[in-house]
Amino acid sequence: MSYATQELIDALKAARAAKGLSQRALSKRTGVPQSHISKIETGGVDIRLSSLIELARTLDLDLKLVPCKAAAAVDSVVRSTAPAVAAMPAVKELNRTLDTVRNLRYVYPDLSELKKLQNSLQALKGLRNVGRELEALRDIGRPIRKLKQALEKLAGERQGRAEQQKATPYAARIPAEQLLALRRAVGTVQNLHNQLVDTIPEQPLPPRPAYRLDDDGANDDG
Amino acid sequence: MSYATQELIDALKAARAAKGLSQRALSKRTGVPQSHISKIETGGVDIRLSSLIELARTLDLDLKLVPCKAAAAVDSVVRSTAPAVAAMPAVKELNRTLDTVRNLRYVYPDLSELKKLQNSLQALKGLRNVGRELEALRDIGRPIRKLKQALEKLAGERQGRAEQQKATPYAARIPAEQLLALRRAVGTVQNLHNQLVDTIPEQPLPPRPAYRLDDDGANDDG
DNA sequence: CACAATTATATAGATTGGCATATCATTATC
DNA sequence: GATAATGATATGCCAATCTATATAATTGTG
Repeated sequence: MSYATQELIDALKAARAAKGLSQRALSKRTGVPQSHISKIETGGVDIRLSSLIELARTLDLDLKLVPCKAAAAVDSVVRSTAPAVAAMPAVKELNRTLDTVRNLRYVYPDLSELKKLQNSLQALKGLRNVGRELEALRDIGRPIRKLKQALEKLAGERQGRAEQQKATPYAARIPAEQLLALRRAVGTVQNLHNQLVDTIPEQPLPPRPAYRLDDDGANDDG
Repeated sequence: MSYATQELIDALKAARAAKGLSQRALSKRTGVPQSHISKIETGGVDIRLSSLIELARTLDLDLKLVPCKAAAAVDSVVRSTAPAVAAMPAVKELNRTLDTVRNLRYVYPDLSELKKLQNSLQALKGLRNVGRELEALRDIGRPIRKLKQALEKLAGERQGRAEQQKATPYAARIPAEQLLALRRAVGTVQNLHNQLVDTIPEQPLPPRPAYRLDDDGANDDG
C-alpha cells in the first residue's frame, strides 16, 4: 500500500475514533459492511472510491483533489478549523463536566453508569460541531453537578450511620433516584452525541428515559 | 455513480486536459493502462483508491480528506493558488500569442498547423508552472507575430495579382518558408509543454526539427 | 464463567484492472 | 477523392481482488 493511501486510511480511522463510532455503528450509517471496515483499517485493501466516499461522508469528511502546490495551505486551513473548537466555552463546559464525572468515579469506581457517562462525554469531545452546543452541554452538566452534591451529602449522612457499605452491591450504594438521574444523564449525552454525529432521523434532544428505542445510534447500547 | 464520485472523476479529467495529456500519455506516466483511464472517465467504474492516487499524483494533485466544515475554505485556498498564475505577465504574453494565432486562423482556417499551434498554446496555458517561463514564451510569440506580418504582406501582394486562390490546396497558399516557421513554432511550444508538464528525461528545450524522436511525450506527435 | 460488544477471518459472488483490439478522427500520400 | 496511416478513445475478455454474508476470535463486564 502506497504511503498516500495509508495516510488516507489512517485519517479515516482517526475520524471514526474521534466520533466515538464503532465499526458496526459506522457500518450501519454507511451501508459498508463492518467486515469491510475492518479490512480497510487493517488489511491494506485497495478500497474502491465509492466505499471511501461513503465512509468519508458519514464521518463529515470531504474527499478533495487539491493541487500539490496548494497542499500545504490546505493542511493549514484544515488545522486551523479543527482546534478552533477546543478553545470555545462549550468545550470548557464539557471539560468541567468531565472533571466532575471523573471525580465521581474516584468515589464510585464500580458504577458502570459513571464509566459510560465518561466515555460518552469523551466521545462528545471528539465531535467537531460540539462547539455550538453550549446550552445543551450546560443542561447536561448542571444535573450532574447536582447529582454529585446530593451524593456527597448522602455520603456524609452514611458516614454517621456507619453502615456495612462494602457488603452491599455498589449499584445499591446510591439511592434509586440518583441512579435514575445518572442514567438519564447518560441518555441525554448519547442523544446529543447522536444528534451531532450527523443529522439522523430521530427525536430531538430533550431528555428521554434511559431505555432503548432502537439500535441505530453509535454506542447508545445498554 | 454518486455525485461526489463523479465530481472527483471530472476533476481528474479536467486536470488531464489542462495538462494537454492524452489518455495514452497519462497511462505511460502512471502505469495505469489507457483502457482503464478511458473506462474511468466514461464508464463510471468504481475505481480503486490506488489507481486514483496514481493518476492524481501524476497530475500534480493530492487527494485530501478534509472536514466538510472546512471544505469551503479549502476550495477558496485552491482557487486562490490556481488563478494567481493568470495575472502574471507570462500568461499575458501567452494570451497575446494566442490572440495572434486565433487571428491567423481566421484568415487561414484550413491550415492544420495553426490549429495545432492553438491547441498547444491552450494546453500550455493549463500548466501551473508556465508563469515562470516569460522569456521562453516571448521567444515563441515573437516569431509567430513576425510570421503573421509576413503573411499579411503576402496577402496584399496576392490581392493585386488576383490569382485563383480557392483552387490551390490551403497548405500551398503560404510559402514553404513560412510553413516551416509555423511548424517550428509548434514544435517549440510542444517542447516547452513537455518540459513543464513535469521533469521528464528528454532533451532540453532548444528548438528541434518537427519530426518525432520517441513517443513518450504528451502530444509531441507530428 | 457467561454475556455482550467490538473487531477480525473465511468463503462465495460481483467488479475492477489489464491485454488485445475495435472504432473514430485527423493527416498524409497517391 | 480515395485510401493508408497515425493517434486518441472505447469495448470485449479473463484473471485478480474487492465486497458481502456468516462466523470466529478478542476484549471487557457482571
